Amino acid sequence: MSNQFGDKIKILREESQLLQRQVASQLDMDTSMLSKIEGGDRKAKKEQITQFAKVLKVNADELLTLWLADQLIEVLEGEYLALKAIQVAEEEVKYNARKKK
Amino acid sequence: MSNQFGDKIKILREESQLLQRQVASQLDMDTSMLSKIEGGDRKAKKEQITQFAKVLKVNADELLTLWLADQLIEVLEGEYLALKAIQVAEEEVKYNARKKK
DNA sequence: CATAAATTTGACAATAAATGACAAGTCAAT
DNA sequence: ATTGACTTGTCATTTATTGTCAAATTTATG
Repeated sequence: MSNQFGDKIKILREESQLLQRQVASQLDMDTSMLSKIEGGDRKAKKEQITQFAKVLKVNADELLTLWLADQLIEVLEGEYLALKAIQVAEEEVKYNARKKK
Repeated sequence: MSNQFGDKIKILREESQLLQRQVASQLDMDTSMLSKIEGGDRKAKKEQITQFAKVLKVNADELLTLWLADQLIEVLEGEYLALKAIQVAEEEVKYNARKKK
């Protein structure tokens, strides 16, 4: 399954030379939870994204984008109509943006 | 909120001059549930899509596509990064398709 | 208008899914 | 063999989804 968010924070954490223990404590979670988030077994809650961004010194938008993309992929997992559906959805997103809905 | 699936089956039902009662009974649900599905308050379960297609004499893929698109939109509801996320997801879908994953 | 049929809405118990916490596990370095 | 870092499994609890029923509203028809 897709795990762009988890992969990303893991890489960022390693680049920052931080241990899971150190990151986890700042986000008030235990390391097993962080491990699962990195591994894609659990998903971070939305509020935690900002915290991750802060600790890992990266733009929150970038993480949020990956986090959202993961959920999209999850919906589409194994669907042969995935591409079609995504295109329909994209149309609507664009339409809604136009309408400032 | 987005409800392409519900809108579609409602239109198809009306074109077929069927009452909710008639469609609902064939799908083994009560009319209040069908009403909610048409109105986007509840979502049809995946297995029901085929049945809808049969009763409404329409291609199941078409309905499934709308149903999937609705779920994508739901994830993206209110997100200003929606478009970006959808593009990231689209890339991955295409990539996975290539890999015949 | 009156009333009957069709549809929508609200509330709620039942069911299912997600979550957090903890213990136990693996793995690598020393 | 011990330690530290990380992963995995389980399970009780919380949270979300579901179906059903009754009541309310809207729509069609005499």
